[in-house]
Amino acid sequence: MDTAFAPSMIEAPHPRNDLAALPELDIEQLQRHMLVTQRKVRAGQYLYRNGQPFHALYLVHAGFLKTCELTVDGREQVTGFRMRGDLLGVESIGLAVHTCDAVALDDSVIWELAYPPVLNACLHVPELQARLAAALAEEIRRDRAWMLSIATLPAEQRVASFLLDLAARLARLGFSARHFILRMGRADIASFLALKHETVSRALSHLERLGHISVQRREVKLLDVAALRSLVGLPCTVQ
Amino acid sequence: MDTAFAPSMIEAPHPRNDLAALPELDIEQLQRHMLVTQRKVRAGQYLYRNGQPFHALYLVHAGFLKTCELTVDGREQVTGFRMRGDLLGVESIGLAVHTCDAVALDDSVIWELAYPPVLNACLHVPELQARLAAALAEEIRRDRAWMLSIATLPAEQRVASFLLDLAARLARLGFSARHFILRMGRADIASFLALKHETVSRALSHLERLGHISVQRREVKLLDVAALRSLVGLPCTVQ
DNA sequence: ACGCGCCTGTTACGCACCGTTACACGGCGT
DNA sequence: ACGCCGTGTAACGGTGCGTAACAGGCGCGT
Repeated sequence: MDTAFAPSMIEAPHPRNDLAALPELDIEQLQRHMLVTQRKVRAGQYLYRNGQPFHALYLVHAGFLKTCELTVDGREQVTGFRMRGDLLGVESIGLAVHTCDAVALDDSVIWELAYPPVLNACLHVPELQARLAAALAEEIRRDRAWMLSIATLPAEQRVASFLLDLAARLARLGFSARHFILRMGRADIASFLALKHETVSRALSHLERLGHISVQRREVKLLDVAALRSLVGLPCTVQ
Repeated sequence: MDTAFAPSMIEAPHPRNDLAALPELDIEQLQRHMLVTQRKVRAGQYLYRNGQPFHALYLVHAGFLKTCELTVDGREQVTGFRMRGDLLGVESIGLAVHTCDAVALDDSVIWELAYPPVLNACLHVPELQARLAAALAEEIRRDRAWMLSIATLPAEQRVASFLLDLAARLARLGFSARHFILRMGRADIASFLALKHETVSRALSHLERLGHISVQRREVKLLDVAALRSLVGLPCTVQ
């Protein structure tokens, strides 16, 4: 309870300078033009919830979160996992309230970008304006790629694809792509991949039996990236 | 071949004034600030293709199109159907080339919004800037809603959900929501819903046998909207 | 520290849904 | 007329779901 607030992502293999790793939006630049405040969210807590007033965008500085859609009849769907450099809340631009949940899966540090000032500031700063539009477009492309995988790949290949995607994103942040800790449970992976958690378990076990990966609860090692890539229909270039 | 270029969507039951129906972006306002040209695309032709240079956004004025993702290993996925008022090409903002295909399913009339001038113009026109960001966010929400349906609903309910969504969009444009013509084949519906075309056929037949709809090739009548809505877990309010 | 209980993850097994294959029908263009 | 494409129907089989039982961590308590 009184433990220091220390996002475990930072303890991963190969950390780098924080700001240098922010891929899209530069905090220092943002601070010059709009209100930016830091916010800490503990594992399991909500950053925002469906229906809450929408008044800020969020840039993940450290930690790990998931975003979930939910329906009136109780169906739930994990739509993505967010890590350092990812922008949250963009799906609610143009609305008064949030339309999904954002839940921290790990203690997280978030930059809160006051909104609507964000867009107003962007009006006068072409650089920021372009970055925001690009971030939104990137989000769309990410979703579209997900659709393609979900709709065209069988269960095991979706899991392989998920691991490769996660590895690539971690690598971009300076972490090891071959050896990492899953921050989410099997149920969250299953929801994200439109499967059931048992199916995810089976797929992981099978990939391990094939010698492509090594899994021990949430610890994952990618042993044969080329094999995984060819499995999901990507060129076998070594990452 | 020499038939007049007449988008058949305009011939549907209850047309309205064109500009009044454009939900997001107003052509007259756009013309004041950037280069806008009209473009016609015949059924079956591409508006743009994956890999082509990206230099414009497209606003559908009349007709009907689909957008498809595709992979190096030949998988294809319909990611959406676009009609009047929908903005195309936004997924490529920030890139030099298009990342998906846009194919006309019906003779279509498109406003071509020269890009990058679009964003530059938006910089000086808060109204346009807000509209573009809102259009991108709307696109994300649309994709997320699709993810939720695909991942949580069985085949028949996906088909019902698809029909209801299509009906709602047509209604917003002033067309009949109860009686319309599908502009796409079963295979395109199947791809969009992550099913096979036989399954779509079965689902449509079954919904007809239940008395909820009436189907004759591409002609669809929604006979019991309340039943369809309750089927997919939505409140039964009559549309 | 130790054990207890709960939660997460793993595996097995039967079954249902949906994909696969095959074929028939009808419209349309050549 | 012919062939082709899009569509509908049916039988069959496989992938992945549902239930269940079990194993192993982890937090919690004493």
